[in-house]
This record gives sequence, structure tokens and C-alpha cells, in this order.
Amino acid sequence: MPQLNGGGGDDLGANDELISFKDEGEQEEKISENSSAERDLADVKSSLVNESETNQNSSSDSEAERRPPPRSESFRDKSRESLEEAAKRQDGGLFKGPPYPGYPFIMIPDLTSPYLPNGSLSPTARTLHIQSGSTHYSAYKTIEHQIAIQYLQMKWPLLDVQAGSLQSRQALKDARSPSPAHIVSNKVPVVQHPHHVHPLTPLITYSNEHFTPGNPPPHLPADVDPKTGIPRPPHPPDISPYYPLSPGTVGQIPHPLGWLVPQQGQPVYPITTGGFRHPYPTALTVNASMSSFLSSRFPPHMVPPHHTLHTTGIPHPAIVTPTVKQESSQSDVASLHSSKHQDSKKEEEKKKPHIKKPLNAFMLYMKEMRAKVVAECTLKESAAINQILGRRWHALSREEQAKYYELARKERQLHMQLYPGWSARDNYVGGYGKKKKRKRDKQPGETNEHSECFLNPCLSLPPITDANTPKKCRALFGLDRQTLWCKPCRRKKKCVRYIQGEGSCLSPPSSDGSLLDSPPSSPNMLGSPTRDSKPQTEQTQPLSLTLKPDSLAHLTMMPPPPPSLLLAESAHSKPSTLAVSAAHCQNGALDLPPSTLQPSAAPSSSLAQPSTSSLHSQGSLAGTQPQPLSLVTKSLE
DNA sequence: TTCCCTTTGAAGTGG
DNA sequence: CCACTTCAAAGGGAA
Repeated sequence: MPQLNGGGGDDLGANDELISFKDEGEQEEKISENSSAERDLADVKSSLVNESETNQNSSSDSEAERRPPPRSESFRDKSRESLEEAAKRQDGGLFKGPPYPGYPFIMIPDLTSPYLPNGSLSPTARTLHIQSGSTHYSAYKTIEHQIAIQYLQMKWPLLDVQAGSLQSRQALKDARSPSPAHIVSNKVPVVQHPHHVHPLTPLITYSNEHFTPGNPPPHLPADVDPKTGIPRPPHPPDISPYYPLSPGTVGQIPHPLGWLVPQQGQPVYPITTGGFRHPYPTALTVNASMSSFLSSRFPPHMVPPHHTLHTTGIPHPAIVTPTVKQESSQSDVASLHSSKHQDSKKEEEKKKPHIKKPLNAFMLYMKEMRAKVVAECTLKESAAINQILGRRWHALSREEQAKYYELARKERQLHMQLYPGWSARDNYVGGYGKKKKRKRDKQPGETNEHSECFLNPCLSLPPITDANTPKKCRALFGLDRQTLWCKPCRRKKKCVRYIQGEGSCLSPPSSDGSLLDSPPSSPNMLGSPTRDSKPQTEQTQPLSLTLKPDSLAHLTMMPPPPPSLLLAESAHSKPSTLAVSAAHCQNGALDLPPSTLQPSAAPSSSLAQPSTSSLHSQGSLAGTQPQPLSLVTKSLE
């Protein structure tokens, strides 16, 4: 079984990341900046890698088995320093201010709402976080915590880890697990409630969409702060989302990425007790934190009996019963009974839980940002949302993306360790006859990845267009113009137009002027708006920039879009799907790359401006300069 | 009920 | 090695 290669931990995804960044870099206009940025990124990564490797190396089996004593200060400090540096680089010094008092672990800048739905973080929510954070943080004690801090800091520069760590040490001395209920079987005091949201979840976006500040989910009743009456998050920020707990804390900790957070009262990834073909590697030689994490996240069937994940109610997200999202609609047990007449193969298949692929960087990003986009626009259709997200993704700075790449890398790493024998092939039905999903009829050129046929304020990102990637009718005309679609498209079949003309779809659009054959210069275009102005400052807190409140400020500072971006189509405005949605989009500038936003400006504006007011302002703003922003076009050569 | 759509990225498959 | 395919999430919509 794939073993954790001690030093190879970092190579998980390293390549792809590099490649990815390289690709991004190709879009950059300034090579020097690229190299610089890449260097920075490399530094960040290397520091992470070092951290990771160090963790793995340093955490011997023995150490992992017994609750690992706090790592040596030297290492911790050293690592932290590097991480801090990296964090500084990432945040551009935006959050150099003193940490929030009383909230040692997480600093939630006022403008960080990107992590919250609607981009707003109510004072209440903030309070909640802080309280929860401090409360739980007191329990922070083990090496995992240190690692967590380091990692979190790296991942989320917004987190004031440093201050937190310092305070945490103090806190550790005088504070322990807040309540017996929070204490888990292990030596490590784990403060968490199975149904609570990880305090970090608001920051770690994945669950943000389900986290409603000020409005604690109904399903989170139990753990309430006696003083405030505010429900406590399930588990302390101290626990690294990635390297959570000790072996005894099985299933107690919500996934850092929101994995384990029961969202909307329902576990995202229901688990099953079905057998998993890969027994839990009890002797898995992973670093302490990782081993802890493993046990904490491991599904019941993969951990010792007494560790019942169900007791906690927190399943591992990656494990899904056939019931969920699988063809099989029955639980493992049920499936066993029902499938008696089926061949052993199928039985076996059903028997084992479906372990999902780890999310890649973009998926993580999507999870985080989807709610926001949905909130910003009235769009509900995921396809449209995803298009927006795709653009936003491209508009992200490398630093921003790096965070997600790193998260994804960690995800893969964890996934690999959790499911040593798992392979993407397990879920892959393409080549082996098992047809789970119909093979997509997509043709090579059909992947209109960066298609830009929409004029959507929400899509006001620089076009990542590819003239050579024609779009299907759906993409070209949008849902509201289905009459223009070819029949197959209307039936959600293969686009005839596209097939016939190999991009023939282009013609119709052009007729209405919506078509933009953009110069493949997209890379430049992409880079220019976002990165031209200021590679560094702009990217400081991109996520926060997309907040509605900031949109105005953001817009005002937005440099004029490159001519190429300017669209002719706006005039015609044949609303495509997205375009239509754009109409509903409250904030046309939402998708603007954070590039131009001044770090200092963001926080104040975001806080000061009620989200509601933003609507009007946005509307007026839209009148002022919405078009260029919203337009993604291709210039006809 | 199931699949499609749509995005990017990771990983598997097959030539 | 390269091209292609599948699958991750998401949820509305269509078949």
C-alpha cells in the first residue's frame, strides 16, 4: 500500500502545482514578476514542504503513538517563522495589526468575510468565533496544534496564528477543556461537538456556505456557551483541520475543509459501516499529526470498534455510502441483502463505501466561494455559478491560488494516508466497462473551458477566452434563449451546431454580436487587469475583495479594462444564461479581481457598508461603469 | 430518478 | 509521452 513517503510528502501534487502555477505564469505579462511570484510561492511551498517533511520525519512512530510531546521550540519557532514570513508575503502585510484580543488563534479581519456567506460577518458571528476560538483554544496543547497553527497560518494568512500560538501557550497552562463533554478519550482535550461547526470553518471556506453567523444552525444545539448562549463550534481552532487529533478522538473533529462539518444538518459525506477493502493501517507510519488525523477522521469500519465515528456523527467526507451520490441507493447492509442475486463483484462493490476523490484546488475554491457567488447573484444554477467561479479562479493571484493548491495538496496527502489503498481508479469507470456515468460526448475541442460568450457582471473578469474553443448552444445563447439552441442542445444532447461546424456555434452569436472572437491574447488580458497594477498588493486578500460591501470601492479603483476586454456585446445585450443572471446579479463588479483593491481600503468599507446598501450602490454603480467590467469579449480580427 | 450542465485539477486509461 | 476521459462539488433543470 502506498506508504507515506517520509520525504515525499511534499511531492503530492507538487508537480501539478508547479505546472499549474507555471500555466498561470504564462498568462503573466511580466516575467520578472512571475519569477518573483513563483519564487515566493516556491518559498511558501518549500516552507510547507519542510514543515510537512519535518513533521513526518520528526514524528516517529513512538512519538505518534503516545501523545507526542510538544515539539521543540526550536523547530516550532523556526517553522513558524518561515510560515509567518510566507504569510506576510501573502497578506501583503495587510493584517499586521494586533490580533483580536481574546481570540488567540484566529484573527478575523473585518474584511475577511469572504469566508462567510454573503461576504458579511456580523459582529455576532465574530463574537461567536472569538469566543469559541478562545475557549477551545485553551485546550490546545499537542504538537498537532502547533502544526495546525503553522499550517493554518500558511494556508490562511488571515489567521493570526502567531499571536495565537503565543497566547495559546499561556492559555494552555491555565485552561483545559472547557467542559467534560468536550473531553475526549484521549489525552488531548478535544473541544468539539459533532454537530458543531468548526470555528475555522468560517474561514476555511468549505463550510462557510452553511455557516450562518448569528444564526446558529438548528442542528447545533447542544454545545452552547453558558455565558453567551452562543453555540460553540464543535471543535477548537486549535486542532488543525488537517492534523486534528489524537487517535482517541475518532471522528470528533470536523474536517478542516469543512469535510466533517455537518452542513445544513446533514453530513456531507455520510459514512457507512461497510467494509472497506483497505484496512486501516494501524501501523501507518505517518507523522504524529497525521496519524492523529487519520484516527480522527477514519471511518468506523476502518478504526477499532470502540471508535465509533457515528457516535460523533462526523463522518469522513470522502467516504460515501452507495446511498449517497451513488447508483446504489441502499446502505451497505441493505445493499448486501438486496443484492444477493447479484454477482459477487457487485456485492463487493456495494459493500465498500465510496471513497471520493480528494478535492482539487479549484474544487476547494468552489466550495468556498460558491455561496458567495450565489449570494451576490441570484443565480442558482450551478453551471452558471461554476463559470463565474472559473473566471474568478483565473483572476486569483498566484498567492491566492497557492492557498488552494496547498490545501488541495494537503487534502490529497490526507486522503492518501487515510485510504492508502485507494486509487482514483476505484471511482473510475471509464475504461473498465463499469459504466457509472455516461461518457461525455465532449470532443477534444469542445471543452470550452474558458468560454466567454456571456456578458455577466458577475463574470466581469478578464476573459480567458479561447477563440478556438467554440461553445455549445447553451453556453452561447444561455438558458433564456433556448429557442436558439439546436435541438440536441435543448435536449441536453450533443450540440449539433458545434459538431457540425466545429465551432460553428460561433456564427450565431456573432450575428447578435455576442460573439467575441477574442484574440488568444487572453493570457495577457487575464494578467493585465488583475496583475498588472500590482502583483503584490492586489492579491493580498482577494477573497475578501469579492465581498459585496467592497464592490464599490473595488470598482472605483478598478483600472479601465483593456480594450480587448471591452465588449461590444453589452450594447446588444442578448442576455445569455449568465448574462441574464447578471441582470440579477446584485453586484456587477463582484468578480473583479481583487487586484486593485487597496488593502487598507477593503476592511473599512466592507464593514461599514451593510450588505443591503450595497445593492443600491451597486446598481448605481452599474450604471457608471458596469459594461466594461462585465464584458468578456473577443475582438473580431 | 437520473443525468446534464459547468468549472479546474488530479489521476486513470489507452494508444 | 500524449491525448483523452472520469471524477471530484453543486444544484437547477431536463429527460
